[in-house]
Amino acid sequence: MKRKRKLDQDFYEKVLSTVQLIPYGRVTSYGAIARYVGAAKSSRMIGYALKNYAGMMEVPAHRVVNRLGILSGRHHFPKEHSMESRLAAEGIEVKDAMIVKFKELFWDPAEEL
DNA sequence: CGATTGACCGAAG
DNA sequence: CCTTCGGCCAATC
Repeated sequence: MKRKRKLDQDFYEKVLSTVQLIPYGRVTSYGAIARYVGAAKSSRMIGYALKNYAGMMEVPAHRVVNRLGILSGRHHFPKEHSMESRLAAEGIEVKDAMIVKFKELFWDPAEEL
């Protein structure tokens, strides 16, 4: 039988795959991922996906920020592995919950892949 | 099952 | 520059 919502699960897998493909020291945005997986209008779901899987499995969600390069979801991270710390460990400058050279570090899956 | 919320985006005023 | 609104869809209450 054909389930009309072939999304949901497939969607999550794509998101996770893409996030795990983010190169070291690079970042991307929810919107970029959303577009890449074919859910440009459901960019919010990216956050859900990460919330459900990141923390549960090892997903570099710290490399995913909003379109402004702001660490929107830093509050959802475990305190031991705060987003800023992880980014800083990769040489990414974070100032006031925002990636300084976001424009340079931005990695668009649609372009790079 | 209806209403609310949310790690978002973009346009309009 | 800041606020408001619409959209989109899943999870939670």
